[in-house]
Amino acid sequence: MAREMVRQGGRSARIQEAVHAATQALLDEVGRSEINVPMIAERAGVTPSTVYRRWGDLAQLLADTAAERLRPVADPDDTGSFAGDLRAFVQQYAEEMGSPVGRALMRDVLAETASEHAAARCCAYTIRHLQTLNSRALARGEAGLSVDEAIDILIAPICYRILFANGEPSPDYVNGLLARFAGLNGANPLPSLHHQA
Amino acid sequence: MAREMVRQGGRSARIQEAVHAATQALLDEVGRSEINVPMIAERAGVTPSTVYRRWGDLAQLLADTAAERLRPVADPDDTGSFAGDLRAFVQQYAEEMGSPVGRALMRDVLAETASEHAAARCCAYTIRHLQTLNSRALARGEAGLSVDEAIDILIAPICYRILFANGEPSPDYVNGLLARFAGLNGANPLPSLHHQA
DNA sequence: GGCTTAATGCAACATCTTTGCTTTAAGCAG
DNA sequence: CTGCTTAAAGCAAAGATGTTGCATTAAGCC
Repeated sequence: MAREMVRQGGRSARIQEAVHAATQALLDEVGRSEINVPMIAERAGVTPSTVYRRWGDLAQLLADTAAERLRPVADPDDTGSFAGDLRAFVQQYAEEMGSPVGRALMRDVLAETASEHAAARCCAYTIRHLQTLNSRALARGEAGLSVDEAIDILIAPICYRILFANGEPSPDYVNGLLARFAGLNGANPLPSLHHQA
Repeated sequence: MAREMVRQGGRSARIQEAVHAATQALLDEVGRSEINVPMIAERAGVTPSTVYRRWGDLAQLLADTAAERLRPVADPDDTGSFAGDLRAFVQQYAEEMGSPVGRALMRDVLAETASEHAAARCCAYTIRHLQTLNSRALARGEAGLSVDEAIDILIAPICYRILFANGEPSPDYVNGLLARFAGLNGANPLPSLHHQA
């Protein structure tokens, strides 16, 4: 059986991967609301008790899987200019997160009541991307951005609309946010905000 | 038994109220993670099947109860000036929502996967308050605000920090948001954004 | 007062969750 | 390479939760 160990790390890692894969497959096939732990366990070829012991309950497994799925596979596109990079990234973010699938993932991530690691992971992905855009801009000799400001002005409103108003943000709306962000950085710079006490 | 009918509307309304009360009481007493439907049903003096039939599952009952609890009991404080009103309202919002209790309520509201009415209700409460501040400002001859802009610049970042960074926004942070909002409205007004396509 | 209808109670059943114990497999020392 | 140690998984029974058909109750309406 050693051949099947595509990934080093032993049985434990294999099972984690199998359970993640089974969860994602079932999410696609039967839909979020029809899923339960025994179903996932059977699909993954493990006993339910294993899932319960490692993840606690369905909510945490879904949060873990959703966070995994939201992990970016690549750096944001390089369009040649900071303005272009930022626009492309934010538009894509709004599209992905605003789609029904993205919304469901976001909700699953936020539903984890126990540790809240999943939400922090997703936030970290966004921060990393914004930092990449910033480094790229600086390397080009452009002005760059404040990550905190970008989150407040661009990312947070998008997420709020998706979660509370429950709709996909329109491209016009996102363009408006980008215009506001550009206006702030161009004409009326403020000192960076501290978001932790 | 008619004396106990504090509220007209029949048995159905009585039971809804009893279940809501039982849920809130148990949330306070034993904590969010220890609660389940049979426990709430017993406390409310109904059978579990009634709860399942009316609310579907625990998540929806918690979302409904949380939205109910987040319903404001009064209009925002009148401090005499628009700037004061807005500051007081936003600071209080950040405090209430950022507290452990507020965070839990917010998560419960967002966890509802079925109808998403609860999140929309909460959003509507905020909008109504902002509209009240606006009317008040206009009545005083002050400039007032755009509700959409206030949500994007003030409310959304606060919610994002609470949900994803998982911490209570500091007063300094909120002051920074207010300064940004004032700067936008004073020096560099933008056309109101459309948030629905 | 009697009828109609929607909602609840009851109880049996199905399913999910937990837990003690056994078994497996990975890591490590000799 | 073999045997020991330990963490994790399997198994199975017990416990709790979720579901459903049918009887009963209560509210609204002639």
